[in-house]
Amino acid sequence: MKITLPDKSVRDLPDGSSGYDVAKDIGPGLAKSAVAIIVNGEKKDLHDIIEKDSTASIITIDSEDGLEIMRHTLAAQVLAKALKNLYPKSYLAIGPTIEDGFYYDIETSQSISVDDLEKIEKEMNKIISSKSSITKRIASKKDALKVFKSLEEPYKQTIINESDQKDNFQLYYQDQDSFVDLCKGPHLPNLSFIGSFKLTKVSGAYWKGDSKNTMLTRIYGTAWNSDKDLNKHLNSIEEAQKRDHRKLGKEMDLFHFQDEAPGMVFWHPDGWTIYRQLQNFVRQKIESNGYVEINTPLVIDRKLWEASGHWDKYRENMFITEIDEEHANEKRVNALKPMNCPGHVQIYNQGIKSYKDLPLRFAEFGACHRYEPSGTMHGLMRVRGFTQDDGHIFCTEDQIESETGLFINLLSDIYADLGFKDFNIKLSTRPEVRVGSDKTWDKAEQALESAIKNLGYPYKLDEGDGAFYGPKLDFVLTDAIGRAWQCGTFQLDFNLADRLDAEFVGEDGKKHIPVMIHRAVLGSFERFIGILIENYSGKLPFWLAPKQVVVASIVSEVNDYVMEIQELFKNKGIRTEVDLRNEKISYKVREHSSKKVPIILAIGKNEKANNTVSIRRIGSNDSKVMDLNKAVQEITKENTI
RNA sequence: GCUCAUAUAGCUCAGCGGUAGAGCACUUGCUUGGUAAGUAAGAGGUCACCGGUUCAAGUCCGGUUAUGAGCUCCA
Repeated sequence: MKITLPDKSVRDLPDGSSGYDVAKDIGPGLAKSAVAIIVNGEKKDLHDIIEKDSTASIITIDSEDGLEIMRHTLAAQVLAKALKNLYPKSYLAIGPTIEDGFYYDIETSQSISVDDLEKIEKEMNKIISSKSSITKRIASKKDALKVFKSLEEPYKQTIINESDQKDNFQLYYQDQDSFVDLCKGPHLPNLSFIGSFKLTKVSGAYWKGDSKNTMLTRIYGTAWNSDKDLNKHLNSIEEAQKRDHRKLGKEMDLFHFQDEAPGMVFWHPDGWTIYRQLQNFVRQKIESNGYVEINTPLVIDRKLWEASGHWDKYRENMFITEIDEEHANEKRVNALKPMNCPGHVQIYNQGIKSYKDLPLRFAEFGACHRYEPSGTMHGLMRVRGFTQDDGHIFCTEDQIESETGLFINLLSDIYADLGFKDFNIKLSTRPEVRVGSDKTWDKAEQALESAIKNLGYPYKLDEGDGAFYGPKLDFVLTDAIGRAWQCGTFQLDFNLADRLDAEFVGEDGKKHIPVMIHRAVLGSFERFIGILIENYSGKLPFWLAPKQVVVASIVSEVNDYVMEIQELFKNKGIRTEVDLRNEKISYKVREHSSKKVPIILAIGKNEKANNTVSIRRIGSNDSKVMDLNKAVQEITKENTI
């Protein structure tokens, strides 16, 4: 039998050889660290017999694939067994690997909490210390069903029953033990390959991810080849928690939430300063990109929402208001706008539009309210009241491609200025709940896809994820610690203009329906500010920082000089505060540093005598003495985007 | 919306049947101190809300609301 290795070398082995034999043939070191094998592109257990001439490569424990297999074995063989040992009356569901770790879902009548994790870890370590070999046997459907029937594992039986494979069910065993798991494999050849792990959390999860099904208990863990790697991972989680915008928002006194208005932000002075800076920045960008800013009502009669289709397709997300009958002559049902589009069409509809008016680009910092389910809210990232940097472009079909290009330019320009260099594009097509005919959707999807294709941007297709009125492009940016955030959106709509009677007079003198493009760059200010805070760990770029400079006195006799300095900076438009309190300079430095003020000027007798300032920047532990006027000049220069 | 957990002083948290605690912050003294916490004293709480058990409830039980972690949504 001939085995071709990745380096194209060919080895001749006796028929009936396994992956382990191949590894041993290459070298004893490899045989020692081998955990599985890839045969003709398929991952197999190390001791599976290779049936014919094949290409193969050995998976070692220290490779990516090896780590993945180790996590898988840890979940399916160790965690599952530990759970069955501790909770014999539970039923096993599934236990896959995920990024950095694994989880196992079980159904249990006893509730399992984080306090139980230590106990489970102990049981897992006991199982691992046996260093048992893992063996498998191939069973027919009937045979496999029999095994899991006798073990009283209903979920495993369901998996087997719903499987379209006939007989190739793999049952994994550990030495003489009675534990069996159904698994597609591969697994480690034995438990001595298990590295360092930690169970991290417990939560509920639906069987097969469907909220109509039973809620199972899901136990999460993370696993690595060494203690060092495990600790590195645990540290990076801690680091991410340190930049949680909810924590920083409190520490920096930017905003708060309270029970009476769940999902609605109370912006404090410093938080609102960031908001206004960001808004002015976007305003300037869109104005120079041919948009005109408008503003439309928050509360609008249901009739308009019926006409737009929102009442039908979006009602469960809408806040409805009703006038108190006793005080009103007529009863009217209104909705708080969840989107700005119908309002924009109303402004478009005032007066007759010509093809010469197109493309017409309306922009609005539109405050929207959506009734999000209670479990989905998350700080500033997912709220019920938010303001979009919204815009609607009314144009002809011929203009779609150029508008797509202009928008992507605007978006990448804004992202770059805010410190985000990378973004990905996703093309989403018709969802199940939608308005408009399939023919219209065909046209819209084709138009958007050909626009993005012709412009040459790479994109990924996401079928069925479009808005109810049209297909869209979504823009996903990557932050400083590699997380992805979907922010910008560009949605092509061939329906709404028609529904709300928007028209224009074409060159032919006849009436036509314009194409409407819904678009946003940041998405919402609330969410985007949350992203900015986390991206920068609260240390915002100078132009965005709510307090830019704090001038702190070291002794009270320099107070007049401190006030003078503040005046100079304020005159240059720098947001500057003084700290004249009777406290030590180290106390003041600590306090303003923890509030992430970019620049602290410490002022003592020397500075006053020489007309200088001592500059300390956030993130740096030294200070630099500089001539006052030069400092004003230099820092003013930094106050640009 | 679902599962589990949590809710005590402005903040972070301890207390878990028997007159409400700590650190920081706050106020007032003293201290004018050179780059991440000077010092002493004082003030501050219907223990989320509603109901139940008990001689007695932050403490045990039920419900409501909110928050957190997931799930499901959303985009």
